Amino acid sequence: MRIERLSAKAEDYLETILRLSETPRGARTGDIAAALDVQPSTVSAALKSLKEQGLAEYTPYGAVGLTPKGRQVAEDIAGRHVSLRRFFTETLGLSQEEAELAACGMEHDATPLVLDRMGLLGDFLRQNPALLGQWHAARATAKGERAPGVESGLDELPPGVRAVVVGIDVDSGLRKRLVEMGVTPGVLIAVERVAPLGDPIAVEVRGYRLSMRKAEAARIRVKWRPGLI
Amino acid sequence: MRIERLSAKAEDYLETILRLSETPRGARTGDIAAALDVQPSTVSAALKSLKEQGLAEYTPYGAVGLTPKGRQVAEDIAGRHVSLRRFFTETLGLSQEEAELAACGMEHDATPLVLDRMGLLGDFLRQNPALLGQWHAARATAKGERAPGVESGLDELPPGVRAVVVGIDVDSGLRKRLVEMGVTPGVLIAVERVAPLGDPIAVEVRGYRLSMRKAEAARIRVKWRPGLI
DNA sequence: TCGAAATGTTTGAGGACCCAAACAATAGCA
DNA sequence: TGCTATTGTTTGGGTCCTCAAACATTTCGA
Ligand SMILES: [Mn+2]
Ligand SMILES: [Mn+2]
Ligand SMILES: [Mn+2]
Ligand SMILES: [Mn+2]
Repeated sequence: MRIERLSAKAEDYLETILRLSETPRGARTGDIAAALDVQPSTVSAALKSLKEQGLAEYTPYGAVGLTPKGRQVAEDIAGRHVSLRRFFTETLGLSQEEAELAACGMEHDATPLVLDRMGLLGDFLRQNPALLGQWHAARATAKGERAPGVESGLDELPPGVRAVVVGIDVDSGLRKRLVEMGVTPGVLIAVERVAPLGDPIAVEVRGYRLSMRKAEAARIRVKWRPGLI
Repeated sequence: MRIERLSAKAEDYLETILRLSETPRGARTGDIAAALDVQPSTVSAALKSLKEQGLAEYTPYGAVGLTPKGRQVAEDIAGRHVSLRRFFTETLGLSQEEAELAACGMEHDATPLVLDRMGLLGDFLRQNPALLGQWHAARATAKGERAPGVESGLDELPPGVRAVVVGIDVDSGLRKRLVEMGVTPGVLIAVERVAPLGDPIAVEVRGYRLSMRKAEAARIRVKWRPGLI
């Protein structure tokens, strides 16, 4: 039984409830409405429907939660969402915003095998840093977006690709702080990973790992070094 | 104007009408219904709606066609569909059936940039046959699907990956015909491309190009040769 | 040519979403 | 402890998509 697939909308409601119910505020009708860009009255109706299907439990005016069955579906969708977003950002080199949008739309139709292979392809490329750099350089030049070796902000450097620091576009205390952390012109630098919302960014310099805001990373000019370790 | 995006269903109707209207039969209500797995009455309603939106033109009981505007949308969707399917089959190595299904579901939410980068990534891998072979070997072994160098049917060999013919599983006239075409044990063989429906398959042997049915290709046992030209 | 068979449309109805407006409950403040 | 602002629900109404059944048209064989 339960061969019936849930609608994309129902899946989005469950995914949102799961995410919000993990916050101290819990999942409130108004917050769900804001997250999904619908009116609170629409959420009320959706909650009633999810409750009837045995996916959500809540008492009117009270807290919203998921049943074990609902949680299972929600976690599956959330997993698809992050798999796709990771592929779009880390492998395809898209922005967090674009990746987020496309992932939340495509997550409902991506089959397990598709997600699996995307993950494997990302692993395959990352496993060889030189290769990863070649790929990102190739795709960056393909559409005239950015010539290889040309400068960009550190915030635009894809995770795993190495670059050389060219300069720091700021003359405030930030510059001093960065220099103290070893971010000086000529040094090799790489982005390790970017938080889901694009902030903060984990950076590696001189064997050290440091965390910085996206806005700060944007002030660090770098030159891509595809092919380097 | 027309910032309004069409619904996924409307896009599917347009895509189907475009495809069918290119056949000698033309786009008939019943054929559209069969293609989209809905009742003819549902198609009638959909056609009326598309007509009101200036996307389709038809006279009751007559032929269905697309307006220039409708054709534009339909061609866009059809393009997304083939881009995704191509990525799923040629780059991710999925079956035609799986790719078709996932592509037609995800095409409605894939952004232009996502499609673009997927295409570039496929080009990047194909441009270096050794690399393509490494990737397909890696993903084939990753899930214990198939060990590298182990035999499979030619029908399961991803396009662009080279292999060596090990034997032919048949003792009919087919064997003779294949041998005449140069398909003998020990020879290098590769799949050039697979038709959208999985049949026929274009194969390259000894510098010649030949076409065979998927069922025939399945009888040819090959051993993958990742890394070869 | 002239029915039947095949094909297509209309009608009536229901489910899934969505909203605005009216209504109800809760939370927070005096 | 009230009283009000905030939050949540209900109600009534739409759109989109779907189907079954009744009806209309076209096609095709006798
Ligand atoms: Mn979603
Ligand atoms: Mn999502
Ligand atoms: Mn589709
Ligand atoms: Mn499609």
